[in-house]
Amino acid sequence: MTIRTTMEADEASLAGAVAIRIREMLIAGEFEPGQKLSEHRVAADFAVSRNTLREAFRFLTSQRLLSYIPNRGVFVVVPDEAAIIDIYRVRAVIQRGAVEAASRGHPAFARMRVLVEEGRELGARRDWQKVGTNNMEFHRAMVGLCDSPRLSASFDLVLAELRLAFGQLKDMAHLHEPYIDLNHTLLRALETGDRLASMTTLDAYLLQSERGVLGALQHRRAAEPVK
Amino acid sequence: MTIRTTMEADEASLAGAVAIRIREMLIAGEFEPGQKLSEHRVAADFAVSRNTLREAFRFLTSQRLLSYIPNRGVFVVVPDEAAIIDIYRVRAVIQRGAVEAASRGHPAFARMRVLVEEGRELGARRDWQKVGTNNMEFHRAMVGLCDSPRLSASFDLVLAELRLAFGQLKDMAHLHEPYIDLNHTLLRALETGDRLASMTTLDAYLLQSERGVLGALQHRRAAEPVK
DNA sequence: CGAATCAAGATTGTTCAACAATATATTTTA
DNA sequence: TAAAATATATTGTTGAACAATCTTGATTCG
Repeated sequence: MTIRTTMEADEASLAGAVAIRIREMLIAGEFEPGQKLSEHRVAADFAVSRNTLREAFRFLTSQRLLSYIPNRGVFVVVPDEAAIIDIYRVRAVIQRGAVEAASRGHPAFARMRVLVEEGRELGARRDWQKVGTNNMEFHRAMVGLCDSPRLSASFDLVLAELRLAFGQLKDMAHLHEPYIDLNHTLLRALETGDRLASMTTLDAYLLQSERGVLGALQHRRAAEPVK
Repeated sequence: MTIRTTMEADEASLAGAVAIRIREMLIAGEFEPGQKLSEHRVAADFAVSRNTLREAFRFLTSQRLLSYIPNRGVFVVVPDEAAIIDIYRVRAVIQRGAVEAASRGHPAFARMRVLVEEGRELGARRDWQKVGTNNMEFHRAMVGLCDSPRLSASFDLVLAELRLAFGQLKDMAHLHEPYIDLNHTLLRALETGDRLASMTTLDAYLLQSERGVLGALQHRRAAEPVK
Protein backbone atom coordinates (compact mmCIF):
# COMPACT_ATOMS: atom_id res chain seq x y z
CA MET A 1 0.00 0.00 0.00
CA THR A 2 2.03 2.87 -1.32
CA ILE A 3 1.04 6.27 -0.06
CA ARG A 4 0.57 8.81 -2.81
CA THR A 5 1.62 11.87 -0.95
CA THR A 6 2.30 14.34 -3.61
CA MET A 7 2.61 14.64 -7.30
CA GLU A 8 3.66 11.25 -8.40
CA ALA A 9 1.02 10.37 -10.90
CA ASP A 10 -0.61 7.20 -9.73
CA GLU A 11 -0.80 4.67 -12.50
CA ALA A 12 -3.15 2.84 -10.20
CA SER A 13 -6.15 4.99 -11.02
CA LEU A 14 -7.36 5.41 -14.56
CA ALA A 15 -7.27 9.17 -14.24
CA GLY A 16 -3.63 8.96 -13.20
CA ALA A 17 -2.75 6.65 -16.04
CA VAL A 18 -4.38 8.98 -18.52
CA ALA A 19 -2.53 11.93 -16.99
CA ILE A 20 0.75 10.11 -17.48
CA ARG A 21 -0.02 9.27 -21.07
CA ILE A 22 -1.00 12.82 -21.87
CA ARG A 23 2.09 14.13 -20.13
CA GLU A 24 4.30 11.93 -22.22
CA MET A 25 2.58 13.09 -25.35
CA LEU A 26 3.04 16.69 -24.24
CA ILE A 27 6.73 16.21 -23.58
CA ALA A 28 7.12 14.40 -26.89
CA GLY A 29 5.64 17.45 -28.57
CA GLU A 30 2.67 15.58 -29.97
CA PHE A 31 0.36 18.52 -29.41
CA GLU A 32 0.50 21.93 -30.95
CA PRO A 33 1.77 24.58 -28.56
CA GLY A 34 -1.22 26.42 -27.17
CA GLN A 35 -3.61 23.88 -28.61
CA LYS A 36 -6.93 23.56 -26.90
CA LEU A 37 -7.75 20.12 -25.55
CA SER A 38 -11.45 19.49 -25.91
CA GLU A 39 -12.92 17.39 -23.15
CA HIS A 40 -15.18 15.56 -25.54
CA ARG A 41 -12.54 14.74 -28.07
CA VAL A 42 -9.73 13.79 -25.71
CA ALA A 43 -12.09 11.74 -23.57
CA ALA A 44 -13.13 9.88 -26.69
CA ASP A 45 -9.53 9.45 -27.86
CA PHE A 46 -8.48 7.91 -24.58
CA ALA A 47 -11.73 6.06 -24.14
CA VAL A 48 -12.49 7.45 -20.70
CA SER A 49 -15.35 9.46 -19.35
CA ARG A 50 -15.27 13.23 -19.18
CA ASN A 51 -15.23 13.17 -15.40
CA THR A 52 -12.18 10.96 -15.31
CA LEU A 53 -10.44 13.08 -17.90
CA ARG A 54 -11.14 16.22 -15.92
CA GLU A 55 -9.30 14.71 -12.97
CA ALA A 56 -6.34 14.06 -15.23
CA PHE A 57 -6.52 17.63 -16.53
CA ARG A 58 -6.50 18.98 -13.00
CA PHE A 59 -3.39 17.00 -12.30
CA LEU A 60 -1.57 18.22 -15.37
CA THR A 61 -2.65 21.76 -14.64
CA SER A 62 -1.08 21.54 -11.21
CA GLN A 63 2.06 20.37 -13.01
CA ARG A 64 1.99 23.52 -15.13
CA LEU A 65 1.88 21.49 -18.32
CA LEU A 66 -1.67 22.56 -19.10
CA SER A 67 -3.26 25.90 -18.42
CA TYR A 68 -6.83 26.13 -17.40
CA ILE A 69 -9.19 28.99 -18.15
CA PRO A 70 -12.55 28.63 -16.41
CA ASN A 71 -15.43 28.06 -18.78
CA ARG A 72 -13.05 28.01 -21.71
CA GLY A 73 -11.15 24.84 -21.22
CA VAL A 74 -7.66 23.49 -21.03
CA PHE A 75 -4.74 24.44 -23.26
CA VAL A 76 -1.23 23.20 -23.88
CA VAL A 77 1.11 25.55 -22.09
CA VAL A 78 3.64 27.33 -24.28
CA PRO A 79 6.57 28.39 -22.13
CA ASP A 80 7.65 31.86 -23.20
CA GLU A 81 10.88 33.73 -22.56
CA ALA A 82 9.71 34.82 -19.13
CA ALA A 83 8.93 31.23 -18.20
CA ILE A 84 12.33 30.00 -19.33
CA ILE A 85 14.10 32.73 -17.42
CA ASP A 86 12.08 31.93 -14.34
CA ILE A 87 12.74 28.23 -14.67
CA TYR A 88 16.47 28.83 -14.76
CA ARG A 89 16.16 31.11 -11.76
CA VAL A 90 14.59 28.23 -9.87
CA ARG A 91 17.26 25.89 -11.09
CA ALA A 92 20.00 28.26 -9.97
CA VAL A 93 18.57 28.54 -6.46
CA ILE A 94 17.93 24.84 -5.99
CA GLN A 95 21.10 23.56 -7.63
CA ARG A 96 23.23 26.02 -5.70
CA GLY A 97 21.56 24.58 -2.64
CA ALA A 98 22.63 21.17 -3.88
CA VAL A 99 26.23 22.32 -4.18
CA GLU A 100 26.20 23.52 -0.60
CA ALA A 101 24.51 20.37 0.61
CA ALA A 102 26.97 18.10 -1.18
CA SER A 103 28.72 15.84 1.26
CA ARG A 104 31.51 13.40 0.59
CA GLY A 105 30.45 9.96 -0.48
CA HIS A 106 26.84 10.89 -0.93
CA PRO A 107 24.91 8.11 -2.73
CA ALA A 108 23.78 10.59 -5.37
CA PHE A 109 27.32 10.70 -6.69
CA ALA A 110 27.16 7.10 -7.77
CA ARG A 111 24.12 7.76 -9.90
CA MET A 112 25.64 10.91 -11.32
CA ARG A 113 28.73 8.99 -12.35
CA VAL A 114 26.65 6.39 -14.12
CA LEU A 115 24.73 9.09 -15.91
CA VAL A 116 27.84 10.91 -17.04
CA GLU A 117 29.17 7.70 -18.50
CA GLU A 118 25.87 6.94 -20.18
CA GLY A 119 25.80 10.49 -21.50
CA ARG A 120 29.16 9.99 -23.18
CA GLU A 121 27.97 6.87 -24.93
CA LEU A 122 24.76 8.46 -26.09
CA GLY A 123 26.70 11.45 -27.32
CA ALA A 124 29.01 9.19 -29.27
CA ARG A 125 25.98 7.58 -30.84
CA ARG A 126 24.60 11.01 -31.71
CA ASP A 127 21.30 10.15 -30.05
CA TRP A 128 20.51 13.74 -29.06
CA GLN A 129 17.04 12.92 -27.90
CA LYS A 130 18.36 10.60 -25.24
CA VAL A 131 21.28 12.87 -24.49
CA GLY A 132 18.74 15.49 -23.48
CA THR A 133 16.92 13.11 -21.19
CA ASN A 134 20.21 11.91 -19.76
CA ASN A 135 21.29 15.46 -19.08
CA MET A 136 18.12 16.16 -17.14
CA GLU A 137 18.48 12.96 -15.19
CA PHE A 138 21.97 14.00 -14.24
CA HIS A 139 20.79 17.27 -12.79
CA ARG A 140 17.88 15.57 -11.10
CA ALA A 141 20.36 13.25 -9.44
CA MET A 142 22.42 16.25 -8.41
CA VAL A 143 19.45 17.78 -6.60
CA GLY A 144 19.27 14.48 -4.77
CA LEU A 145 22.31 15.74 -2.87
CA CYS A 146 19.89 17.87 -0.87
CA ASP A 147 18.15 14.77 0.46
CA SER A 148 14.95 16.74 0.28
CA PRO A 149 11.89 15.16 -1.31
CA ARG A 150 10.22 18.54 -1.53
CA LEU A 151 13.12 20.23 -3.26
CA SER A 152 13.32 17.31 -5.65
CA ALA A 153 9.60 17.62 -6.32
CA SER A 154 9.91 21.34 -7.03
CA PHE A 155 12.84 20.64 -9.28
CA ASP A 156 10.96 17.93 -11.13
CA LEU A 157 8.21 20.42 -11.76
CA VAL A 158 10.38 22.96 -13.54
CA LEU A 159 12.22 20.20 -15.33
CA ALA A 160 8.95 18.84 -16.71
CA GLU A 161 8.08 22.31 -17.87
CA LEU A 162 11.46 22.60 -19.52
CA ARG A 163 10.91 19.31 -21.29
CA LEU A 164 7.62 20.63 -22.53
CA ALA A 165 9.45 23.61 -23.96
CA PHE A 166 11.99 21.32 -25.63
CA GLY A 167 9.25 19.21 -27.09
CA GLN A 168 7.79 22.25 -28.74
CA LEU A 169 11.05 23.16 -30.45
CA LYS A 170 11.61 21.84 -33.92
CA ASP A 171 15.32 21.15 -33.99
CA MET A 172 16.71 20.84 -30.52
CA ALA A 173 19.22 18.65 -32.33
CA HIS A 174 22.47 18.73 -30.41
CA LEU A 175 21.41 21.45 -28.07
CA HIS A 176 22.62 19.30 -25.23
CA GLU A 177 25.94 18.16 -26.65
CA PRO A 178 28.20 20.64 -24.88
CA TYR A 179 26.86 19.63 -21.49
CA ILE A 180 28.19 16.10 -21.52
CA ASP A 181 31.63 17.38 -20.64
CA LEU A 182 30.39 20.17 -18.42
CA ASN A 183 28.48 17.68 -16.33
CA HIS A 184 31.60 15.63 -15.93
CA THR A 185 33.57 18.65 -14.80
CA LEU A 186 30.80 19.57 -12.39
CA LEU A 187 30.68 16.11 -10.92
CA ARG A 188 34.42 16.05 -10.40
CA ALA A 189 34.36 19.38 -8.63
CA LEU A 190 31.52 18.21 -6.42
CA GLU A 191 33.16 14.95 -5.50
CA THR A 192 36.41 16.60 -4.54
CA GLY A 193 34.43 18.96 -2.36
CA ASP A 194 35.57 22.05 -4.23
CA ARG A 195 32.63 24.36 -3.64
CA LEU A 196 34.02 27.29 -5.55
CA ALA A 197 34.76 25.27 -8.66
CA SER A 198 31.38 23.57 -8.37
CA MET A 199 29.56 26.87 -8.21
CA THR A 200 31.52 28.28 -11.11
CA THR A 201 30.88 25.25 -13.28
CA LEU A 202 27.23 25.15 -12.32
CA ASP A 203 26.74 28.82 -13.13
CA ALA A 204 28.50 28.33 -16.44
CA TYR A 205 26.28 25.41 -17.28
CA LEU A 206 23.07 27.18 -16.33
CA LEU A 207 23.96 30.31 -18.24
CA GLN A 208 24.91 28.41 -21.36
CA SER A 209 21.91 26.15 -21.19
CA GLU A 210 19.51 29.03 -20.64
CA ARG A 211 20.95 30.88 -23.59
CA GLY A 212 20.62 27.84 -25.75
CA VAL A 213 16.98 27.42 -24.94
CA LEU A 214 16.19 31.10 -25.28
CA GLY A 215 17.93 31.14 -28.61
CA ALA A 216 16.07 28.15 -29.92
CA LEU A 217 12.86 29.65 -28.63
CA GLN A 218 13.44 32.89 -30.46
CA HIS A 219 14.26 30.94 -33.58
CA ARG A 220 10.89 29.24 -33.40
CA ARG A 221 9.04 32.49 -32.80
CA ALA A 222 10.65 33.85 -35.93
CA ALA A 223 9.76 30.79 -37.99
CA GLU A 224 6.22 30.47 -36.77
CA PRO A 225 4.83 33.84 -35.74
CA VAL A 226 1.57 34.47 -33.94
CA LYS A 227 -1.25 33.00 -35.90
CA MET B 1 -10.35 36.51 -18.42
CA THR B 2 -7.71 35.57 -15.92
CA ILE B 3 -5.48 32.68 -16.87
CA ARG B 4 -5.16 30.09 -14.17
CA THR B 5 -1.69 28.90 -14.87
CA THR B 6 -0.72 27.13 -11.76
CA MET B 7 -1.91 26.37 -8.34
CA GLU B 8 -3.99 29.33 -7.43
CA ALA B 9 -7.25 27.78 -6.47
CA ASP B 10 -9.88 29.24 -8.74
CA GLU B 11 -12.82 30.48 -6.79
CA ALA B 12 -14.51 30.64 -10.14
CA SER B 13 -15.31 26.97 -10.31
CA LEU B 14 -17.27 25.26 -7.61
CA ALA B 15 -14.59 22.64 -7.19
CA GLY B 16 -12.05 25.39 -6.64
CA ALA B 17 -14.24 27.15 -4.12
CA VAL B 18 -14.75 23.95 -2.19
CA ALA B 19 -11.01 23.30 -2.27
CA ILE B 20 -10.38 26.71 -0.78
CA ARG B 21 -12.94 26.21 1.96
CA ILE B 22 -11.51 22.83 2.87
CA ARG B 23 -8.00 24.21 2.83
CA GLU B 24 -8.98 26.94 5.26
CA MET B 25 -10.60 24.41 7.52
CA LEU B 26 -7.48 22.28 7.35
CA ILE B 27 -5.21 25.18 8.23
CA ALA B 28 -7.57 26.21 11.03
CA GLY B 29 -7.17 22.73 12.44
CA GLU B 30 -10.84 21.88 12.10
CA PHE B 31 -10.09 18.30 11.14
CA GLU B 32 -8.39 15.65 13.17
CA PRO B 33 -4.83 14.96 12.04
CA GLY B 34 -4.89 11.89 9.85
CA GLN B 35 -8.66 11.90 9.70
CA LYS B 36 -10.20 10.23 6.72
CA LEU B 37 -12.40 12.40 4.58
CA SER B 38 -15.26 10.33 3.21
CA GLU B 39 -16.40 11.37 -0.22
CA HIS B 40 -20.01 10.78 0.63
CA ARG B 41 -20.00 12.71 3.86
CA VAL B 42 -17.90 15.67 2.78
CA ALA B 43 -19.82 15.96 -0.48
CA ALA B 44 -23.02 16.08 1.54
CA ASP B 45 -21.56 18.57 4.02
CA PHE B 46 -20.55 20.96 1.27
CA ALA B 47 -23.60 20.22 -0.80
CA VAL B 48 -21.68 19.31 -3.92
CA SER B 49 -21.53 16.17 -6.01
CA ARG B 50 -18.93 13.52 -5.44
CA ASN B 51 -17.32 14.23 -8.80
CA THR B 52 -16.87 17.88 -7.99
CA LEU B 53 -15.49 17.05 -4.57
CA ARG B 54 -13.01 14.64 -6.09
CA GLU B 55 -11.63 17.46 -8.20
CA ALA B 56 -11.20 19.51 -5.05
CA PHE B 57 -9.49 16.56 -3.36
CA ARG B 58 -7.10 16.18 -6.25
CA PHE B 59 -6.18 19.81 -5.94
CA LEU B 60 -5.56 19.63 -2.21
CA THR B 61 -3.56 16.46 -2.70
CA SER B 62 -1.28 18.25 -5.13
CA GLN B 63 -0.90 20.88 -2.41
CA ARG B 64 0.27 18.20 -0.01
CA LEU B 65 -2.50 19.02 2.44
CA LEU B 66 -4.32 15.78 1.83
CA SER B 67 -2.79 12.41 1.13
CA TYR B 68 -4.41 10.04 -1.25
CA ILE B 69 -4.29 6.29 -1.07
CA PRO B 70 -5.86 4.60 -4.09
CA ASN B 71 -9.03 2.71 -3.31
CA ARG B 72 -8.85 3.81 0.32
CA GLY B 73 -9.58 7.47 0.11
CA VAL B 74 -8.22 10.79 1.19
CA PHE B 75 -6.71 11.65 4.57
CA VAL B 76 -5.64 14.78 6.38
CA VAL B 77 -1.87 14.93 6.17
CA VAL B 78 -0.01 14.79 9.46
CA PRO B 79 3.38 16.45 9.02
CA ASP B 80 5.89 14.48 11.02
CA GLU B 81 9.40 15.35 12.13
CA ALA B 82 10.84 14.37 8.78
CA ALA B 83 8.38 16.63 6.99
CA ILE B 84 9.19 19.59 9.22
CA ILE B 85 12.90 19.09 8.73
CA ASP B 86 12.42 18.86 4.99
CA ILE B 87 10.24 21.94 4.92
CA TYR B 88 12.91 23.96 6.68
CA ARG B 89 15.48 22.60 4.28
CA VAL B 90 13.40 23.98 1.42
CA ARG B 91 12.99 27.25 3.25
CA ALA B 92 16.72 27.52 3.79
CA VAL B 93 17.51 26.98 0.13
CA ILE B 94 14.85 29.33 -1.20
CA GLN B 95 15.28 32.06 1.35
CA ARG B 96 19.04 32.03 0.97
CA GLY B 97 18.34 32.50 -2.70
CA ALA B 98 16.23 35.48 -1.73
CA VAL B 99 19.10 36.98 0.23
CA GLU B 100 21.38 36.68 -2.76
CA ALA B 101 18.74 38.07 -5.09
CA ALA B 102 18.01 41.05 -2.85
CA SER B 103 18.63 44.28 -4.71
CA ARG B 104 18.45 47.78 -3.35
CA GLY B 105 15.06 49.43 -3.43
CA HIS B 106 13.25 46.28 -4.40
CA PRO B 107 9.49 46.69 -4.07
CA ALA B 108 9.29 43.69 -1.77
CA PHE B 109 11.01 45.74 0.92
CA ALA B 110 8.06 48.07 1.18
CA ARG B 111 5.73 45.23 1.92
CA MET B 112 8.16 43.68 4.36
CA ARG B 113 8.38 46.94 6.25
CA VAL B 114 4.61 47.17 6.51
CA LEU B 115 4.45 43.62 7.75
CA VAL B 116 7.13 44.16 10.38
CA GLU B 117 5.20 47.13 11.67
CA GLU B 118 1.94 45.22 11.65
CA GLY B 119 3.68 42.35 13.41
CA ARG B 120 4.72 44.65 16.22
CA GLU B 121 1.17 45.85 16.75
CA LEU B 122 -0.25 42.34 16.68
CA GLY B 123 2.41 41.25 19.13
CA ALA B 124 1.53 44.11 21.48
CA ARG B 125 -2.07 42.99 21.31
CA ARG B 126 -1.02 39.42 22.09
CA ASP B 127 -2.94 38.16 19.06
CA TRP B 128 -0.64 35.23 18.49
CA GLN B 129 -2.82 33.68 15.86
CA LYS B 130 -2.43 36.70 13.62
CA VAL B 131 1.20 37.11 14.59
CA GLY B 132 1.78 33.69 13.08
CA THR B 133 0.05 34.62 9.86
CA ASN B 134 1.90 37.92 9.77
CA ASN B 135 5.22 36.16 10.24
CA MET B 136 4.53 33.88 7.31
CA GLU B 137 3.45 36.78 5.15
CA PHE B 138 6.72 38.49 5.95
CA HIS B 139 8.76 35.58 4.74
CA ARG B 140 6.53 35.19 1.72
CA ALA B 141 7.24 38.79 0.88
CA MET B 142 10.92 38.14 1.36
CA VAL B 143 10.86 35.38 -1.23
CA GLY B 144 9.32 37.98 -3.52
CA LEU B 145 12.86 39.39 -3.72
CA CYS B 146 13.61 36.57 -6.16
CA ASP B 147 11.03 37.90 -8.60
CA SER B 148 10.27 34.32 -9.45
CA PRO B 149 6.66 33.20 -9.58
CA ARG B 150 7.76 29.59 -9.50
CA LEU B 151 9.96 29.96 -6.46
CA SER B 152 7.14 31.82 -4.75
CA ALA B 153 4.77 29.02 -5.65
CA SER B 154 7.12 26.39 -4.27
CA PHE B 155 7.53 28.45 -1.14
CA ASP B 156 3.79 28.87 -0.75
CA LEU B 157 3.48 25.13 -0.91
CA VAL B 158 5.75 24.41 2.01
CA LEU B 159 4.30 27.33 3.92
CA ALA B 160 0.81 25.92 3.54
CA GLU B 161 2.08 22.62 4.80
CA LEU B 162 3.67 24.37 7.74
CA ARG B 163 0.39 26.10 8.52
CA LEU B 164 -1.31 22.75 8.46
CA ALA B 165 1.21 21.55 11.03
CA PHE B 166 0.57 24.61 13.18
CA GLY B 167 -3.16 24.09 12.95
CA GLN B 168 -2.72 20.61 14.34
CA LEU B 169 -0.83 21.82 17.39
CA LYS B 170 -2.81 22.56 20.49
CA ASP B 171 -1.02 25.52 21.98
CA MET B 172 1.12 27.23 19.43
CA ALA B 173 0.45 30.20 21.69
CA HIS B 174 3.32 32.63 21.35
CA LEU B 175 5.45 30.33 19.32
CA HIS B 176 5.97 33.20 16.93
CA GLU B 177 6.69 35.97 19.39
CA PRO B 178 10.49 35.97 19.19
CA TYR B 179 10.40 36.41 15.45
CA ILE B 180 8.89 39.85 15.41
CA ASP B 181 12.24 41.35 16.32
CA LEU B 182 14.26 38.86 14.30
CA ASN B 183 12.30 39.76 11.19
CA HIS B 184 13.04 43.40 11.79
CA THR B 185 16.73 42.69 12.13
CA LEU B 186 16.66 40.60 9.00
CA LEU B 187 14.90 43.29 7.02
CA ARG B 188 17.40 45.91 8.11
CA ALA B 189 20.32 43.73 7.09
CA LEU B 190 18.71 43.08 3.74
CA GLU B 191 17.95 46.70 3.03
CA THR B 192 21.47 47.80 3.83
CA GLY B 193 22.72 45.13 1.45
CA ASP B 194 24.70 43.34 4.15
CA ARG B 195 24.62 39.82 2.78
CA LEU B 196 26.64 38.28 5.56
CA ALA B 197 24.44 39.69 8.31
CA SER B 198 21.36 38.75 6.33
CA MET B 199 22.49 35.17 6.01
CA THR B 200 23.41 34.94 9.64
CA THR B 201 20.10 36.35 10.79
CA LEU B 202 18.16 34.17 8.38
CA ASP B 203 19.95 31.04 9.53
CA ALA B 204 19.33 31.99 13.14
CA TYR B 205 15.66 32.51 12.44
CA LEU B 206 15.24 29.25 10.56
CA LEU B 207 17.06 27.25 13.18
CA GLN B 208 15.07 28.74 16.03
CA SER B 209 11.79 28.41 14.22
CA GLU B 210 12.43 24.83 13.23
CA ARG B 211 13.33 23.91 16.78
CA GLY B 212 10.20 25.55 18.06
CA VAL B 213 7.99 23.59 15.70
CA LEU B 214 9.80 20.32 16.33
CA GLY B 215 9.50 20.87 20.04
CA ALA B 216 5.80 21.60 19.88
CA LEU B 217 5.35 18.59 17.66
CA GLN B 218 7.10 16.30 20.09
CA HIS B 219 5.01 17.73 22.86
CA ARG B 220 1.88 16.79 21.02
CA ARG B 221 3.10 13.28 20.26
CA ALA B 222 3.72 12.81 23.95
CA ALA B 223 0.28 14.10 24.92
CA GLU B 224 -1.65 12.20 22.28
CA PRO B 225 0.14 8.99 21.36
CA VAL B 226 -0.75 6.67 18.54
CA LYS B 227 -4.32 5.53 18.83
C1' DC C 1 -18.36 48.76 -45.53
C1' DG C 2 -17.71 48.23 -40.61
C1' DA C 3 -19.43 47.70 -36.00
C1' DA C 4 -22.74 46.37 -32.76
C1' DT C 5 -26.64 43.00 -31.77
C1' DC C 6 -28.71 38.97 -31.32
C1' DA C 7 -29.77 34.32 -31.80
C1' DA C 8 -28.21 29.50 -32.63
C1' DG C 9 -24.68 26.08 -31.63
C1' DA C 10 -21.01 24.14 -29.11
C1' DT C 11 -18.32 23.55 -24.82
C1' DT C 12 -17.65 23.58 -20.11
C1' DG C 13 -19.61 23.05 -15.18
C1' DT C 14 -22.10 20.18 -12.31
C1' DT C 15 -25.25 16.74 -10.85
C1' DC C 16 -27.19 12.25 -10.41
C1' DA C 17 -27.75 7.37 -10.57
C1' DA C 18 -25.75 3.27 -11.42
C1' DC C 19 -22.40 -0.46 -11.32
C1' DA C 20 -17.69 -2.56 -10.93
C1' DA C 21 -13.68 -3.00 -8.10
C1' DT C 22 -11.62 -2.74 -3.84
C1' DA C 23 -11.41 -2.30 1.10
C1' DT C 24 -13.50 -2.89 5.69
C1' DA C 25 -16.39 -5.14 9.00
C1' DT C 26 -18.89 -9.10 10.51
C1' DT C 27 -19.95 -13.67 10.93
C1' DT C 28 -18.96 -18.34 10.39
C1' DT C 29 -16.06 -22.16 10.65
C1' DA C 30 -12.15 -24.94 12.01
C1' DT D 1 -8.52 -18.02 19.10
C1' DA D 2 -7.35 -17.77 14.29
C1' DA D 3 -8.54 -18.20 9.73
C1' DA D 4 -11.91 -18.12 6.15
C1' DA D 5 -15.97 -16.60 4.11
C1' DT D 6 -19.53 -13.51 3.70
C1' DA D 7 -21.71 -9.06 3.87
C1' DT D 8 -21.34 -4.20 3.85
C1' DA D 9 -19.45 0.15 2.79
C1' DT D 10 -16.37 2.99 0.04
C1' DT D 11 -13.96 4.27 -3.85
C1' DG D 12 -13.46 4.18 -9.15
C1' DT D 13 -15.68 5.10 -13.29
C1' DT D 14 -19.29 5.70 -16.45
C1' DG D 15 -23.07 7.90 -19.16
C1' DA D 16 -26.68 10.90 -19.55
C1' DA D 17 -28.64 15.03 -18.52
C1' DC D 18 -29.15 19.98 -17.83
C1' DA D 19 -27.54 24.73 -16.59
C1' DA D 20 -24.14 28.24 -17.43
C1' DT D 21 -20.94 30.18 -20.38
C1' DC D 22 -18.48 30.89 -24.48
C1' DT D 23 -18.13 30.99 -29.61
C1' DT D 24 -19.88 31.59 -34.07
C1' DG D 25 -22.31 33.46 -37.66
C1' DA D 26 -26.03 35.92 -39.39
C1' DT D 27 -28.45 40.15 -39.05
C1' DT D 28 -29.10 44.74 -38.41
C1' DC D 29 -27.93 49.38 -37.99
C1' DG D 30 -24.89 53.42 -38.39
